[in-house]
Amino acid sequence: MEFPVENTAAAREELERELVAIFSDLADLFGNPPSHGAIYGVLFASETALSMEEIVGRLAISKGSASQGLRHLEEFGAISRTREEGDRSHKYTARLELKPLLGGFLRTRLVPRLSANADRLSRLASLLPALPATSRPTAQVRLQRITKWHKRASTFLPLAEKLLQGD
Amino acid sequence: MEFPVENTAAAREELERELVAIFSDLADLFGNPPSHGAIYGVLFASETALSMEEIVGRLAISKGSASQGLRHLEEFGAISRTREEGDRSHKYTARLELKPLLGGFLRTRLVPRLSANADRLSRLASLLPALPATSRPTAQVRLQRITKWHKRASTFLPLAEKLLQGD
DNA sequence: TTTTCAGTTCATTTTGAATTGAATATTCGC
DNA sequence: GCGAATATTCAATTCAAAATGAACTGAAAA
Repeated sequence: MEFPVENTAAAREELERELVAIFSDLADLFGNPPSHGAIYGVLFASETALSMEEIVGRLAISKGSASQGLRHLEEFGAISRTREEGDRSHKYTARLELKPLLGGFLRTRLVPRLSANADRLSRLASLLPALPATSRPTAQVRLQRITKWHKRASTFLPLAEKLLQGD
Repeated sequence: MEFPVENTAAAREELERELVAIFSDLADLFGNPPSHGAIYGVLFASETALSMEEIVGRLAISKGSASQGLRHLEEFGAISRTREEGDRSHKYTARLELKPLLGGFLRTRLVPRLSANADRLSRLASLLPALPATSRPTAQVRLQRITKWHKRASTFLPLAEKLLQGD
């Protein structure tokens, strides 16, 4: 027993809408523009590769946003771009594996910040001798503490990548 | 052999300035207002408990921001508020342990989103039978895939908390 | 070559989060 | 109670990030 056409069409739309919402939300959570998540969501929901035009249509975003978002997602390794022999437009598909998404996030967001902070911390450590003897111990203890956090985060990252990887 | 006063004063200021920068940056990275990180940074840098007034002075932020930031940080468990016997103003100190910070972040940012997404996913799963037979398998596979990611993230969270905990 | 279509760029606009600060509330000593 | 000091609230403002869209580039078709 099949469902009427309206229902299946409605179901497809809702699937797309919700996936777009989920990925917009995730993008936002990780500090990316929600529209980029939305684009990934549409591609994730689609059974076929989509052109930029189709994406623009389904999401009601501008060509500019779509272009930038697609580029970003591709750099990230979250989607792939293909062009059929003798065809003007590119087609885009979502890479379904978690690894490129996660790896892209770690590489572009977390790692740069962590290393920037590592630099700052080592500069601060070199400042310690210049502090008055009374406050030096406290400062030293606190710096050690952040440094420890920092080290843990650094050792934690590859572990996280490993744990979340596969598929 | 001691350093001249200017140097030690300058060193203290730089210590504070850099710690403020580091924590602002971290707050921002995790989707919190940078000013909240800045407040934590000042407290982290200070050897003594500070009043709101002092914090406002050192950061050149408004009373309103300070009040909100302090409340947020306290809810988070990142700082503690004390009041000496017979004293109008509260004093604030940074909790130096990583655990409350991390736990607060997980609890307030990650967990709510994850469970919101869990709801959406289960709603979507119930939509599957309404899809046309041809697209059902694809949709099913994809939903399973996000669900799997989601489960992994959920099992990963407590593990992360455990790994980063202690001090 | 010229035209047409896909995609990019980037100056401008929009949007929403963060911040402000005046009004309000609370809490203390007197 | 009153007045003074401290803290909170929230409507208005500010500001930065995101989105837009017109102008542009390049590449394929005619």
